Amino acid sequence: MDATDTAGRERRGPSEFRRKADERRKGQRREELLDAAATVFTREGYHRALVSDIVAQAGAGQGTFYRYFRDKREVFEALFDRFVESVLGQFSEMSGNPPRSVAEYRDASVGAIQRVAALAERDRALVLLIVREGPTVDAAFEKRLAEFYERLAFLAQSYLDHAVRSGFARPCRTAVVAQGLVGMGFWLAQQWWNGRLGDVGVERLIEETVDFAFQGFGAPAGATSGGRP
Amino acid sequence: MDATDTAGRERRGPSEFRRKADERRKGQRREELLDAAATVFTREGYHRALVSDIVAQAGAGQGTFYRYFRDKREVFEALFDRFVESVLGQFSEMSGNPPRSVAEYRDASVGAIQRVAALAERDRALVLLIVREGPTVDAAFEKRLAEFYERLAFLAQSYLDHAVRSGFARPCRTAVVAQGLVGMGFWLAQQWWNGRLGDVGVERLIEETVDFAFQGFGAPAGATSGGRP
Amino acid sequence: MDATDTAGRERRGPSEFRRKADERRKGQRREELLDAAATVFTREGYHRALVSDIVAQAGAGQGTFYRYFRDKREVFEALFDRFVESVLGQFSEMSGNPPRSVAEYRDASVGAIQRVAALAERDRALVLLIVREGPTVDAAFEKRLAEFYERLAFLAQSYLDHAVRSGFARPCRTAVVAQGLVGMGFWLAQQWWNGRLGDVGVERLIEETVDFAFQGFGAPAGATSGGRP
Amino acid sequence: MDATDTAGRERRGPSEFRRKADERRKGQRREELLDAAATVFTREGYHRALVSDIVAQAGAGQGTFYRYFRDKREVFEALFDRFVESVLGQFSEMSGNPPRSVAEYRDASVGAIQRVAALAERDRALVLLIVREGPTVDAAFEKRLAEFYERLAFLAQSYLDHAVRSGFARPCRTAVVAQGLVGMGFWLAQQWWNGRLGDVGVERLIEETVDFAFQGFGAPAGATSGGRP
DNA sequence: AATGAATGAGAATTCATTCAT
DNA sequence: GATGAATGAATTCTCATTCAT
Repeated sequence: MDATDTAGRERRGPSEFRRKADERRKGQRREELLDAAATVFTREGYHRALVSDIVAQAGAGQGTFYRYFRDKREVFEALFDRFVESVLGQFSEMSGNPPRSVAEYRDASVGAIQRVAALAERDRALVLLIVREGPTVDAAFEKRLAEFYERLAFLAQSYLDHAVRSGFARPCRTAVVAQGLVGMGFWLAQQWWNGRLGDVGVERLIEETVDFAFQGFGAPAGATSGGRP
Repeated sequence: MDATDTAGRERRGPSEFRRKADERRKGQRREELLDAAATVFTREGYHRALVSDIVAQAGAGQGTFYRYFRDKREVFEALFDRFVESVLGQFSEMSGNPPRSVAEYRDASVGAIQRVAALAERDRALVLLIVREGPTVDAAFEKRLAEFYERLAFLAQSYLDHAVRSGFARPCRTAVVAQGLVGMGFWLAQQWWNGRLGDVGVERLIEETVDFAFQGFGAPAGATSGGRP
Repeated sequence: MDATDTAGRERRGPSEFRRKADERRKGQRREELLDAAATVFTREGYHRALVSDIVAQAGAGQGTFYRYFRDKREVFEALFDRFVESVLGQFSEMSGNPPRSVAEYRDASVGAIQRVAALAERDRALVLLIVREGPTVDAAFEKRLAEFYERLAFLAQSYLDHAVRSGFARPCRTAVVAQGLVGMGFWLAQQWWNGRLGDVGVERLIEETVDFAFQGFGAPAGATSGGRP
Repeated sequence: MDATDTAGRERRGPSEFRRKADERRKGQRREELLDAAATVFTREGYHRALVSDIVAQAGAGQGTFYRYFRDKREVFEALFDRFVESVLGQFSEMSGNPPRSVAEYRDASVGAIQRVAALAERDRALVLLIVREGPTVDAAFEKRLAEFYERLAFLAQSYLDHAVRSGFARPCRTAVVAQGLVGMGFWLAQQWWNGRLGDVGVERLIEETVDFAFQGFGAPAGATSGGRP
């Protein structure tokens, strides 16, 4: 009789303990490489980044990279996946009571944007990386990215549609406006992070943006000829 | 004039006529290569594009490329320069009489944006190329690109500041709003060109955008709750 | 005997029973790996075969391979050794009474070849493998292979020499003819196995070959022209 | 007016002279690389040979190799093509008057084989290379090689069939015998080249082989039973 | 000036082998 | 003993750039 615990096919292998430990370590390695990749991509840009840079950054051997990823493109995608998951996870948590007046609506919006901003701030480098380099990785990735943007735009649009239905917002092509808001958001985030918006604080930036989104820059209340009669 | 080295004795060299012709041809060659580069960059993306692709597209020899450009990066920059020149040239032509009422202001804005849109449409591929690939070329180019955006934002800001001073627009951080408008513009242009805004026509798209910029999506003047009175 | 280090005091180590079992298992593992190697070599060819293919096929770990073999080359050699041993073992069993007439001689030859053919058939894949890949493994192995062929040729030559001495065969350079026979044998076996000899049965193939070896394709006895009398 | 000789598309290019010179040099380069490849393959064997060995042997740059061949496999194939062409070319030249007696037939055979042998001798290294390494290159190449062998066997078979019809040879499965002859031929050539046939001269080797092919090693004239009376 | 063959530095990738568990 | 993660040496292949014609 043999030491094997399952009769029949004699297949000696690592102990259960060993397997678990390996798995844990394996997942860790992968994370290390992902982090290293993020660092290098951020520093060098996707296209200039070399696999050798990534492994050097991770303190791993060249071959190790290929145990976990097919190529550079795959790490980038994995980074993106990790990011998308975290973003959409956050969004699903947001819900709260639906606002009951324009004022409540505005406050809810500011709150939501503040939370998104905090989230983005945490992954600032990653966001910049994905927004800047993502569209140039390749056609397939560009498509995935577009889909992600579309999901964001769709969330915004739902929010707007609700507001219109409730009479908090004027009827408009919410699909277009939602896309515009998403674009404006990414753009301002980039400009702000790159210090090109002067010395506005985030708080102020957000307020300003929400005000603009609600009122446009149109004439102040009581101007010569304002909205529709 | 410099065609003769010392007065009297004709300097050995191409005739004035020949020199001009050469220059013309040289300029032509350069343009051919630039056009070819634009085509290839658009098709392959900046990073995947090869010098050999460009010369093949231009029907030129490999070595010829290096007579006109130091490297791929330089062609991209030349393309960008050609574009910026044309864009800013257009803008300087726009001026006209300053608007005298909110209505005039709105109409002037729509008109201006339509002209910009037409301009962008003409160079659609180039715009997409520069916006998408530009930020990844290298740090120096990213800076040049940011400067260009800043010039656009500055134009918009001046326009806004004027409106605020004239009482046509509510006081706000015009620097922020202007950047937001530029970002929204580029974003919507890209989305529209990539067919991701449904089937809105340009006209409608512009109207919708200007309305949003002027009024935001907020409830019509006087609304605290509920739809239109 | 060496199981105890110093008489009296039992040496720490596996019991006699355990040691035997281990040895058996160890031998088994080795055989498993050899079989796996044969499979993989046959499927992929020696040079394309990877150590990782072999262990995967054997259901063993990567490191396990190196407990039993120095490298891929060594497995191939072990496979060859196993094969040679089995072949030459078979030959030593063949002997029987020396033939006493040309007819007996022919029959004996057919019988011998049939037995060799059966043997080869059993290890068809291995024979094909060794004949095809063997010469390309490396110079040292090529030499070993040549020695093996030479042993076969020597056996054939002895057989021929005997026949010549007995007056059953015409005097000739038996060394050359023997080599020719061996070569023809391997060639025909390969062609037949690869289905390139039409639909001849083995029996027929062997008869045909022996006939050719005995008579050549020359005209039948007494013929100066024309078919059989 | 321009110096270009064809109106319309302005496509300056190298002069006719230049183009010719380039082409000549280009063909030369290719030959150099082919020769270098043959040398290296012969020295190292196909699988151990590196592209870097080949270019070193040719005194060319690494990249140059890839101007002319996709990879190592392609050079080997080109080498094979060059060889096959030359071999089959030689065969088509052989024809002469059909033999009218067994004796003439034998002489014609010896002559033919001598010519083949001379041809093989000239490309000895290449023949050894192709026969030894060819089958291990990959499945597709193995197929091409088999087709080549089959063409040779077919030539031999035609020759035999003719002999049988003329009554110079006994009826037999000529397809099998022809394959056997081809196999024997390649085998003996290899053994002889590798000095494993003792000190027989080529002449003698060929005579011996033809004798064997015509008469087999069957009993000498006047033997007890069987052979010629 | 134009050309395209030649070049080699540089990057990706593979896989035999080691070694901690 | 067995395992498989880790490693990096070794190779292939690409492509920007040069340069003789």
